[in-house]
Amino acid sequence: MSFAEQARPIERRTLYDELVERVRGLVVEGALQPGEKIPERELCERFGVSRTPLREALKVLASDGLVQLTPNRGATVARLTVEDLEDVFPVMGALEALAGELACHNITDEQIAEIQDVHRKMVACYEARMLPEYFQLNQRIHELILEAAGNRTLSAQYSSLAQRIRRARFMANASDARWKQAVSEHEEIISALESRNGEALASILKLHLNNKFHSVRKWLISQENGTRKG
Amino acid sequence: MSFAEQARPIERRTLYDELVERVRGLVVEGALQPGEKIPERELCERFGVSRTPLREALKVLASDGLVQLTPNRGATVARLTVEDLEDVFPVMGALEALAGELACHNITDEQIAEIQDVHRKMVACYEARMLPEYFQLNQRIHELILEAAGNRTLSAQYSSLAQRIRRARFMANASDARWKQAVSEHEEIISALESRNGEALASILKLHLNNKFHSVRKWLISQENGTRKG
DNA sequence: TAATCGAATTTTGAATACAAAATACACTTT
DNA sequence: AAAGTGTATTTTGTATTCAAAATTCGATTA
Repeated sequence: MSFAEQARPIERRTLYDELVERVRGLVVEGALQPGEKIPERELCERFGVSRTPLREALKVLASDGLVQLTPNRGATVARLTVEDLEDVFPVMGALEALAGELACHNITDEQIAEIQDVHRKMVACYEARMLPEYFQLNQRIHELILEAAGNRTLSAQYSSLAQRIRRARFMANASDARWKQAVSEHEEIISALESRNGEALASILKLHLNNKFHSVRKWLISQENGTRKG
Repeated sequence: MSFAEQARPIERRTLYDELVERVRGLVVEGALQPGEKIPERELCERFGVSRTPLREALKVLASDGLVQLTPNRGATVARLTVEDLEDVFPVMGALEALAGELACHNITDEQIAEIQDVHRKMVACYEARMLPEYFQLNQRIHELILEAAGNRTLSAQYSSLAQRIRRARFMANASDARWKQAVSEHEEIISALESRNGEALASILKLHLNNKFHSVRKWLISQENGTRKG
C-alpha cells in the first residue's frame, strides 16, 4: 500500500448520513411501500439511534423527492403519480442524452470493454428470463455510461431522478415483446458507444427511455385504477 | 373569493422549512461568502430558534450543494470551483434546451406577452446600465420560460443548479461587449418564442448559456489565481 | 346502528442536555 | 523565539425532554 493510499484521511461518518443511505435503501428497494407511513419510532429502534439523526435524514430524502413530509403528521413514502412520471421522464431523457454525448467524448477502451461485458451478461439473463438480474445489469450499464461521461453533477441529478422511478420501472417490466425490443435497443446503444458516435448514442438513449416511459406509464395507470384508496 | 380559494388548506410551516429558505437566501445572495464558516450559534440567535431546526435546514442545503458539511467541523458555504462550473453548465444547458422545447409547445399568448414585457424592461435597464436590475429581470425571463415549460421536475432541477452558480454569474458580469451580445441573444430568444420554434429556442438558449459559461469561467479562474487562501 | 364527543395516548416539532471532538491558548522546553 | 504539550473552552453530534398537535377509542347520543 502506497503512502498516498495509506495516509488518506480516515473516513468518518455521522449517523445522519449513514441513515440517509439506509432509509433511502428501504424506500428505493420497496421495503417501505409508496404512500406508506414511515414509522419513525420503529426505525429509530431498528437502527438503534435517536430521533434527531433520523429526522435529519428524512428531511434530506424529502428534498430529494423520495419522502413526503406533512407538518405535524410525519413522513410517508412519496407516491409516484402519472404526472410525476410525465415530468421526470423528459428530464431524464435530456440528461441521458447529454450523458451519451459526453461519454462518447471521454470514454476509454477499458470502459467500453467493461460495458460490453456487462451487456453480454445482461443478454444472458434475458435469454434465461432472469428478470431481477437482468434489471440489475441493465441499470449498471446506464450507470457506467454516466460514469464515463465524467460529470459529477450530471450523475447526481440523473441518479436522484432514477431512484424516484426505480420501483415503478421494475414493476412495469412489461410484455415479452417489449423486453425483446429493449434488448435490441441495448445492442444499438453498445454499437453507438463502440463507434463513439455521440449524436447516435444520445438519440438511441432518448428513444430507449421514451419506450420505457410508455411502458411504465401504462403500468402506473393500471395501478391507479386498480387500487383505489387515495 | 371563491370557495376553492377560501377553503384551501391553511398553510402551516415548520421552522425547519422556513429556515431552509432563509439560510438559502443568505448563501445565494452572498451575505455568507463562499468558503466562510456558517456560524450556527449566531444564526440560531438571529433567527430565534434552537439548533435542531437550523441543523436540519443545513443538511438539506448541503444535499443541494450550497453548503458543505464536514463531520465534527460544522458547515461552510460551498466554494464553487472551475470543475464544478464545468460540470454544472452542460447540465443546465441540457435542461434549458429541454425547457425551450417544452415551452414552445405549451406557452400561451399571455405568457409570451409577459415575457416580452419583462424583456423590454430588461433592455431598458441595459441601456441605463443598471446591472443589478438587468440581472434580476434576466433571471426572471429564464424563470418564466421554465414556468411555461410546465414541468415541475425540470424547474426544480434547473433552479437548484442555477442557485449554485448564481453569485458567480452575477460577479462575472463581464465586458460591455459581452453584455451587448447577451442582450442580442435575448432578442433571438424572444423571437424564437414568438414563433414557437422549439428547436431554434433550444439551440439559442444553449448557445446563450455557453457564452455565459465562458465568461463566468474566465472570471472564476482570475479569482482563484488572485486570492490564494485555500 | 351510525355519528359525535371527549379524555387518554401517541406522535410530532422544537428546545435542551450532554458527551466527544475540535479549537484556543497559556505554559514549557529547547 | 519557535515548536511542542497539556488544559480550558467551544463546537459539534446525538440523546433526551417537553409542549402542542394528532390520533385512538370508548362512551354517549340521535
